[in-house]
Amino acid sequence: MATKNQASGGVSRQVLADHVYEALLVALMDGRLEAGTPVSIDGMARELDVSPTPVREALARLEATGMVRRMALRGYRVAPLFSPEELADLMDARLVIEPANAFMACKHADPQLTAQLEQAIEDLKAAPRGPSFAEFRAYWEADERFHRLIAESAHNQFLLSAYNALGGQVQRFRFFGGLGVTDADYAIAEHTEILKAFESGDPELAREKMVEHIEGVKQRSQHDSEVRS
Amino acid sequence: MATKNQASGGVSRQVLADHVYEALLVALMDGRLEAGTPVSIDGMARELDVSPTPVREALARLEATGMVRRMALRGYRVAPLFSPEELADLMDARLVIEPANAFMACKHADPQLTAQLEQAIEDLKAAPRGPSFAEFRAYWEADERFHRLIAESAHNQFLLSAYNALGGQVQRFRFFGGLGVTDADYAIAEHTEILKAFESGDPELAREKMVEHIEGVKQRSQHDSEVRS
DNA sequence: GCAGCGTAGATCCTATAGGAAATGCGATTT
DNA sequence: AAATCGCATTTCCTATAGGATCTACGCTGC
Repeated sequence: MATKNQASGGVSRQVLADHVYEALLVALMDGRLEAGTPVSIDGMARELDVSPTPVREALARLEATGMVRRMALRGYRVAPLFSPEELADLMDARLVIEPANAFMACKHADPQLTAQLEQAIEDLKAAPRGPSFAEFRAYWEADERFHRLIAESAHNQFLLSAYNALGGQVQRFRFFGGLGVTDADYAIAEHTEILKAFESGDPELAREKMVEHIEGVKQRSQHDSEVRS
Repeated sequence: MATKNQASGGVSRQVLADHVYEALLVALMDGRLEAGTPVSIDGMARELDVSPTPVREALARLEATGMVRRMALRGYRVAPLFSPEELADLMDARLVIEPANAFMACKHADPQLTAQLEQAIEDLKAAPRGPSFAEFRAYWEADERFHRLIAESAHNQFLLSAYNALGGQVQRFRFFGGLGVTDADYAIAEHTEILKAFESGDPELAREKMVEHIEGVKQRSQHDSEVRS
């Protein structure tokens, strides 16, 4: 058969558990798996037409991201949505990590990085902002890309791990669901300020602008929480 | 062989994957699993006298901690030991997260917390400091407990996740292997300074003392790296 | 002697089977 | 009527089997 095994090189054969992991992630972000609902191993295996073994492995990995919770002998369930207080805590944690990322990344800034950051801002401007999943997915992707670029450019694998551990990007994505993007104009302006700091090569300014940005996000998310409730 | 398990009590019904996880963790910290060596799923299953399924699940969880790395279709292998540069990066990341933890935890400080911190320092003083695993395990446990208490007392689940994501405690433990504890006196003094800041209820001072402590750890670990090589 | 090939073994990955516990539901009892 | 008990179904968990791929090693041929 040789269906698609490394014919083009680099595309190593995929493991079923990876597919299951991706499918679960999309289902979570899409809202098909609502917060609190149990995720049956056998049931998910039937639904995806695979055996329970890969599902079990995918869920074990997902648990580390905080998207699902596991209770021994009682299975997995989708983690509950954040309360406004937890959302504030998330922003406080981002306020600890991301300004440090910006400071360090700015010290390594080069034209390629600033170009990529600028591209992310442009994509942010161009993205639609509707309330449905398909609409704000592009917006979310550009926003996430901006912050991740900075986190990766700090060149510190541990800070990157810490950034990933927040899982804030995905959770925030879930939060958007049914609400849509409400702070695009502010976010674009603040991202641009951060980019300018990078272009001027001023790490302290980059840190400062990142603080201002996340504090803005925190305030606006609190406001959105009130609107939602 | 089907009759050897759960002969004890039967009250503590645990999942096999949890036992496998613990066994792997101990083996890693103990040095029985050296850096770089492959961890065969089937082989580990034979060694622990279980089926490969729980081993697979335990390894999927371990992968998230960074202790093992996975390559699709090629199995798991023990993550390499840190280079001095990576160790410095780890300390830089701790310098970002742990002072913030100390600041926030100090704002919630109560007599119970300070008592527990003091106990951790006392245990640190009492622990043996030899080069073998069994000897410095108690030292490591008391040190880890001190920092974890502060991380948990910050009352921010995301900062706690970030702290856990560093995996620094376990990795540092591995680093001690064959070297022993060399900086106990400094660490005890610095921990005491942090405790005093907590007792005086001065969050800014707590942050400052934590910075001094981790900078001290960073410098001394760099020195140890040179000795080791 | 050295390169190429083929077989055997090991390993990973997935599927299937079956035991044990938990959940749901209906009948019985107080 | 409410609570409790028992049974059936679901679900989790572990073991086992088998296919596919990679590695090791010996053999043949030049």
